[in-house]
Amino acid sequence: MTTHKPGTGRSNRKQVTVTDIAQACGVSRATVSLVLRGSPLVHADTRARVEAELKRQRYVYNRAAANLRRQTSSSVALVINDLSNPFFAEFAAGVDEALGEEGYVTLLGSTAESPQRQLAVLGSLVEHGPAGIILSPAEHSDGAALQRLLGAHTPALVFNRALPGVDWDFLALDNEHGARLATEHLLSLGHRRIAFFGGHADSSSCRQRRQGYSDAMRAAAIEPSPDWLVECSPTRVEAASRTAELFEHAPDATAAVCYNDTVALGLMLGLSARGIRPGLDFALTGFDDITEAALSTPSLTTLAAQPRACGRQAAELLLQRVRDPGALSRRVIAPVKLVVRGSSGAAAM
Amino acid sequence: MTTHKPGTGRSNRKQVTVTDIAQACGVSRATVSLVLRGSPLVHADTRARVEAELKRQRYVYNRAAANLRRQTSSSVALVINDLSNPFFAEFAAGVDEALGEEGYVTLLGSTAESPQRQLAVLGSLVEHGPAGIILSPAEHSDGAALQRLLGAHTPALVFNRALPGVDWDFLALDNEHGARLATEHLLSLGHRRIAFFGGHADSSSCRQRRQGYSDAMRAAAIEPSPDWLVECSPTRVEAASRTAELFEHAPDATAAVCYNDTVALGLMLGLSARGIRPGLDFALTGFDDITEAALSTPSLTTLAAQPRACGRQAAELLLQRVRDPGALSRRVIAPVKLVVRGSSGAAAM
DNA sequence: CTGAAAGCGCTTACAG
DNA sequence: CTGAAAGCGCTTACAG
Repeated sequence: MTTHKPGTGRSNRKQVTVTDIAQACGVSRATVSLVLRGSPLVHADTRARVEAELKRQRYVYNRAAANLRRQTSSSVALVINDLSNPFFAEFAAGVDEALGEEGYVTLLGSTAESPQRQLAVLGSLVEHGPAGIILSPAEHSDGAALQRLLGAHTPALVFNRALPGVDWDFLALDNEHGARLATEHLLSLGHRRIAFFGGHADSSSCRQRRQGYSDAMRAAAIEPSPDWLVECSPTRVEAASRTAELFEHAPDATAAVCYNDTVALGLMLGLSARGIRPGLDFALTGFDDITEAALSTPSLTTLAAQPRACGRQAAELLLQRVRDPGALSRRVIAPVKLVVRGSSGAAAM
Repeated sequence: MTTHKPGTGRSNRKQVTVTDIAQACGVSRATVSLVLRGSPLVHADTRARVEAELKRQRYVYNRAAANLRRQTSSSVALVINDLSNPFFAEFAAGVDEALGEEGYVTLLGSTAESPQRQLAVLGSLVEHGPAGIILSPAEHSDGAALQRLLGAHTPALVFNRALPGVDWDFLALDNEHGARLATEHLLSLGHRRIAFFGGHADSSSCRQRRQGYSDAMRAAAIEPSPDWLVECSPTRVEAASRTAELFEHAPDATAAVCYNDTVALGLMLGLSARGIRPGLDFALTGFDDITEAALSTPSLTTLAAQPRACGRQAAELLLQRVRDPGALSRRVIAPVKLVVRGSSGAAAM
C-alpha cells in the first residue's frame, strides 16, 4: 500500500442506496437487487414499481460495492509509456473502445519509460483490483520483478516488447516481417548498401527488425556489415544528431531501414542539415505509420501497424484470459503492411 | 445500471486479507489496518511484525473495500472525444500525470463526439464512484442532461468547450486572445482581406475565435464581411473540400485565420489542389499547435496551447473542487501563444 | 497500545 | 415470487 491520501468523499449529499429504494417501495433490499440485476424472478408489477422509484430517486448503482460482494471486477488496467506517443494513444483508444463494449472501464497508467515508475504505477493499479492488466513495458523492464508484483492475482497481457522470464500472453507487431518488407522494397529499387538505423540491440523489437533486415539482405546475397547498424534512442533529436555517425560507419550507404518513424523523421532532419535530400539523394523507411509519416516532406515510406486494431485485439485477448485463467499462454503476432511514400524514392547510386 | 455483464473474478486464488495477516501475527484486524494506514498508535515491534507478514504473504491492499467503508474515492473519470486526436492525448497525459501524483487513478472514457455515447459513458463511469469528472464535452452536448445525470453526486470540470446551463468549473483556452494574435500577425504582414475559415458558429470556441478575429480587424479599421466567415467541420477532408466555398465568398482574400490546425492543414491541401501555394500565394494560421503543425509543408503558424499543461491544470482544479465542494464555481483561462512558421509567410497582394 | 463490534452498499443462498 | 441473514474486505469509534 502506498502512502498517498486520496480524496475526501464519493459524494457530498449521501448516496441513495438499495435500502432507500426498498423502503420506499415496501419491498426487501434483495428484491431491489434482483430488479437491478435483471432477474426474471421478480413479478412484473413489483419490477415496474421498483424501477420507477429508482428513476425517481436518481439511484446510481455502486459497482464497487457489488464487485466487492460478488468478488468480481469491472475494470482493466492499461499501462503504457506515454500517451503523447501517437502510436500508444491510438493503441489506448482501441483498448478503451473494446473494453467499453464488454462493460469494462479502463484504468490508465503511464510509465514514461521508467521501470521504477512502472513498478509504482502497477503497484497502485493492482490495489484497485482490475480484472486484468494490459502492459506495454518500459524499456529495460525487469520481468521477474513484475511477475512477483502481480503474482497470480491478476492476469496480464504484454504488448509490443517481449518481457523475458514471464509467461503472460504476448501481442506484438510482426517486426521481422515488416523489416524484411522494407528492406526488400529498397533492394527492389536497386539499393545495395543499406544501413539499419536506430533502436537498441537490447530491445526485442529492435533485434527482430534487424533480423528481418539481415534476412532480406542475405537473400539478396549481401552480407550486412555490423558497421551498418547504428544504434540510437527512439527520439527525433537523438536520431538527427546520430546522422554523422551513420556516415562515419557507412560512408557509401544510399539507403537506410530505420527502427521506427520517429527515428526516420529525425534522420531526415539530419540528412537535410548535411545537404542530403531525403527521398532524392537518400532513401529511407520507417516503422509504425504514425500520423506525421504521411505529412512529412518527403512523406515517409513505412510499415503500418494499425495500432487501434492492435488495441482492440489486446483487449479481446486479455478478456479471454480473464474468462479462462487456466488456458495456455499465447503469443499473437499482429500483421503490418508496407506503405510506400516519397522517402524511399531516391535512386540507388 | 447498464446490462453489461463484466468479468468473472478479481483473482483466481483467493485474496490475502487483513484477517489472514492478523491471524498469522496473533493481533486483531484493527491493528493490521492501523499499520496499513500508517497510524502512530501501533507499537513499533507490532508494526514490524505485521509489516513482515504483509510482505511475506504478498498482501495487496483492497482499495475498493477501503473506499466503500470510508466513503471515499481514489479515482477520477476523464471523458474526452478521442485519444487519437493528439491534442486530447496530450491533455489526457497531463491529467493522468497530475492525478497520479495525488494518489488518484484515471478512469478513461471516450465519446467519439457523440452526445449519446457521452451519456452512456458517463452513466457507466459514475457507477464506479469517481471523486470527480473531467469532461471535454462532445459537440452538441446537452448540458442539462449531463447535469441531471451527474446530479450533485460528482463534481465535474468542463474543459475546452463551454456547456451552457451548467455551473461546473470550466477551463478553456484563451480563444479570443489567440485569434486576435493570429489576425494581428497577418495584418502586420500587410494583409487586409482576411477570411475566417472553419468551425461552427454554435460552438463556443468558434464564436470566441471569431470574436478575437473581428476585434483585431476592427481595430485595424476593417469591417469583416460576414462573407468572410466560412463554416466547416473540423476535419481535414471537409476543410479541403470547402476551399472552393472560401473563394466564392471571398474571391480576393489573401489570407485566412483558421479555426484550428486540422482545418488549416485541410485548407492547405485545398489550396495546393487549386494551384495556390500556401505560405507563398496565400497566408494562413491554425490553432492548437498539434505535432503535424511543425512538420507540414509549409510549416503552420499557429497558437500553441500546451495541452499537457492544460491537463495538469484541469486535474488540479478538479481536485480542489473535490476537496472543497462548496466553493464557487470558476472559469479559468489557459494562455496560448503565437508560433510563427512558414504558412503565414505569403506577402499580401 | 490492542481488540470486539458495527457498518459501508451490495448480493446470494436459503426459507417460506 | 419475496424476505431475513450472512458476508465481501476494509475502517473506525469505543472500551479496556
